[in-house]
Amino acid sequence: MATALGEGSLSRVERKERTRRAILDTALDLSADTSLVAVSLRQVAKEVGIVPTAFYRHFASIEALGLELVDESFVSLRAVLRDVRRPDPSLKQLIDGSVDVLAEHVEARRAHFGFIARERVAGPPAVREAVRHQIELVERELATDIARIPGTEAWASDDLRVLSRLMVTSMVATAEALILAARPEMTQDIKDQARTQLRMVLVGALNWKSQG
Amino acid sequence: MATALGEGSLSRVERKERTRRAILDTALDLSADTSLVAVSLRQVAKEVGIVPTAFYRHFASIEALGLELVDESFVSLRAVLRDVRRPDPSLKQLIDGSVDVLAEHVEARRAHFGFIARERVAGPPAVREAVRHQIELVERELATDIARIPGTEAWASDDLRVLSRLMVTSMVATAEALILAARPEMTQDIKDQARTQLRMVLVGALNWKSQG
DNA sequence: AGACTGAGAGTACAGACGTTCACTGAATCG
DNA sequence: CGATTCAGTGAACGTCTGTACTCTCAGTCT
Repeated sequence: MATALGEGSLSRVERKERTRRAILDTALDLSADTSLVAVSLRQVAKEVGIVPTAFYRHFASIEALGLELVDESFVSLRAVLRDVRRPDPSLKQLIDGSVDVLAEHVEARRAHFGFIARERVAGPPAVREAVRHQIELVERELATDIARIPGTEAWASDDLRVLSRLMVTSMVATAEALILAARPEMTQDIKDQARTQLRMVLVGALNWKSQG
Repeated sequence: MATALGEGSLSRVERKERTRRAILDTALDLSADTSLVAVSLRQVAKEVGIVPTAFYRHFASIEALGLELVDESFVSLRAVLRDVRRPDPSLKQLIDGSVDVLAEHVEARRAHFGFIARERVAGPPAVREAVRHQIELVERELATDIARIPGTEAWASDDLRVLSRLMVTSMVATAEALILAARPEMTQDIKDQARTQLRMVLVGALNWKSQG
């Protein structure tokens, strides 16, 4: 069974997984310049250091690879929701915290957030579809999170959906701005603006019921 | 000078302009499937019905063509602001009106709004840059519009920018949703949601000063 | 130890790509 | 009317694309 492996050498499955990861990472990297639709199988193969045909041992097509990247990227996005909901749900400090959490995750998984923003509107059809579906799920997830916050129990579910949609939209927009930010000082500006934006939205939402 | 032209025939400049338009329209149409980066010069030429090399008589590259499309598209976007600001600036009916105006313009210039949404994040570098710059200008334009509304005179200019940015972001998101909407009944839903969203944001903004 | 499996190599092909160049012929100009 | 201009033609180029095949040979299983 397990032949003792030399320290530098890897088992067959490990080697395969290693190449697979390299392909995924390379494709993610190359797509950052424009979109996954502009990435060719041969480009990826060359960058990874394998022959073009070897690509097929791992993925049936660039599009299939893209669907995998969608899953990975949304793990990163959901992690934001998870970390936001971790601390006590006091609304005051939740705002500042949320923006920081988002910024940290964007910093750590820059490529994933960029991928979502791009491929949502300009990816291969199947990938675009997958991203949109995932975003809808995230919107729902956020809606149930909000519903758990004291003071929002009586909200209409439609209003809840509108609010969570608005928050996800501006969350993606903020992530996009953070990715684009060249210098660290800009990052601080964007975070401040995002905080103000989020406060405005929540002030609106809290005064919402009285509107009718 | 002007030789009498047969009814069906056109002058030389008219012919050239006609081809030029066909190229622009075709490129806009083809890019709708993914992004302008995935559109080739030869594809466009074939669709228009000219030989590939004739393309160069009109544009130096697909990228240059794209910059032209950016200008055209933002004429369509600015038209929304113009039509929104036309009626009296009473805040109540401004909300309902704005969403309708946006929906009408998106319906009429579907391709332009889609182009902006896509190429902003996934176009050729120069095109992306141009779109972003134009969006920033539109944000500023909207900010000065808002500043003219009674009751917002005392706002900090930073807050004004944050609000207008938020509004443009959700405006683009709404346009995107409207374009994607397959059936007309969905359009009504999206418009309702956009109205609620806009109201929420404005309720927030109006109660903003008291926050400090 | 011998058989088997499968990731990757290598070769090959047909088609699409951007770009070059010399050309044609109808509209325009003097 | 003769000279000029220029949008569109057509052939040719070198490069890149996805995909089909056969082959190799190290890691694995029995």
